[in-house]
Amino acid sequence: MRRKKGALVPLEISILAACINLALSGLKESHGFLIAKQIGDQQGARMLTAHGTLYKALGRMAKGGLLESRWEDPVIAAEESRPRRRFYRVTAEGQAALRAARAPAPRSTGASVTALV
Amino acid sequence: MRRKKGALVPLEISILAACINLALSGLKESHGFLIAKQIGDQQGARMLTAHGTLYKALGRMAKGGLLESRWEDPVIAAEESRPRRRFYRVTAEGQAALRAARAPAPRSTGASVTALV
DNA sequence: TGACAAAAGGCATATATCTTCCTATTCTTT
DNA sequence: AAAGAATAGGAAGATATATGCCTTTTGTCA
Repeated sequence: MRRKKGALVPLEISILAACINLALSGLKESHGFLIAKQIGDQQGARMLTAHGTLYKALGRMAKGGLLESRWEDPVIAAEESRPRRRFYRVTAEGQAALRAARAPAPRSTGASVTALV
Repeated sequence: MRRKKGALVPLEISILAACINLALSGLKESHGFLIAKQIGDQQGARMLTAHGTLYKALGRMAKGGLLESRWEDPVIAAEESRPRRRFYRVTAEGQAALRAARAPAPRSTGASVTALV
C-alpha cells in the first residue's frame, strides 16, 4: 500500500509503542519475538498469525532509520540454548515518527481530527 | 513400546543407516535436520511429520551410547546466519547394534526367522 | 474519478532443536 | 492368556529469524 513519505502503518505504530513500553519496563533492547508477544498480548492478536509480517516490518523500519538493530552475541544464545536474537532499539527518529503519527496531521484550521490513540 | 534390551526400533535403524551413508559421502558428522532429509528423501517420508520424533530418538540414542554428539561452535552458526546445529557420529556400539539388528536373532535351532532387512 | 503501481499484509515454508501431551504398541509378569 | 507397565510414535507448539509468493490496500498521477 504505497505510503506517504514518513507515514506509519498501524503495525509500525504498534511496534514502536511496544518497544517503548518494554523500554519503560527496563528492557533497553527488545527482540522480535518479545515484541510479537507484547503486541499479541495487548491487542486482539492474530495480527501476526505467521510472524513473517512482523519481521518484515522490523527490517523495513531498521532500514528506514526508525529502529537500530544488532545481533546478540552468539555465545550468550548458545549458553541459553536457544536461537540467536536480534535486538532493536527505537531511534530518535522513530520516536519522532511515532509522535507525528499520533498527533493530528498538521493543519491550519484546527479541525476535528480524531487522535490515533 | 517397552523394548527388549539392545533391540533397535525401525526409526533407530534408519537413523544409523542414514548417518553411515552420510559418513560414506564424506560427512563425518551429521545433524538432525540433515538426517531427517536423508531419511525423508529415501523412504516414503512422513515418518517425521513433526521432527520431534527424530530428535527424541537422537537424544535417546546418544544417551544409550549408539551416537556421540557435540554442539556446533556458536560462532560458526552465527557466521552462517542459522540456528546452531548438533552433530552426531555413530559409535562403534552403534555400528554393532545395527549389525545385530540386521542379522537374524541368534538361535540354537536354525528356524525361519525373517531377516529385518 | 478511475487506473496503475508500489508497498503492506497474510500464508506458507525454511532453518534447527526441543518439550509436552496423547495414543498406540509391545514387553513382561502373573 | 490377560493385564499392567513402559516406551515409541505422532501432533502441536515454543524459541527465533527470514524469505518467497500472492492478495489487498492505498497514494499518486493522468
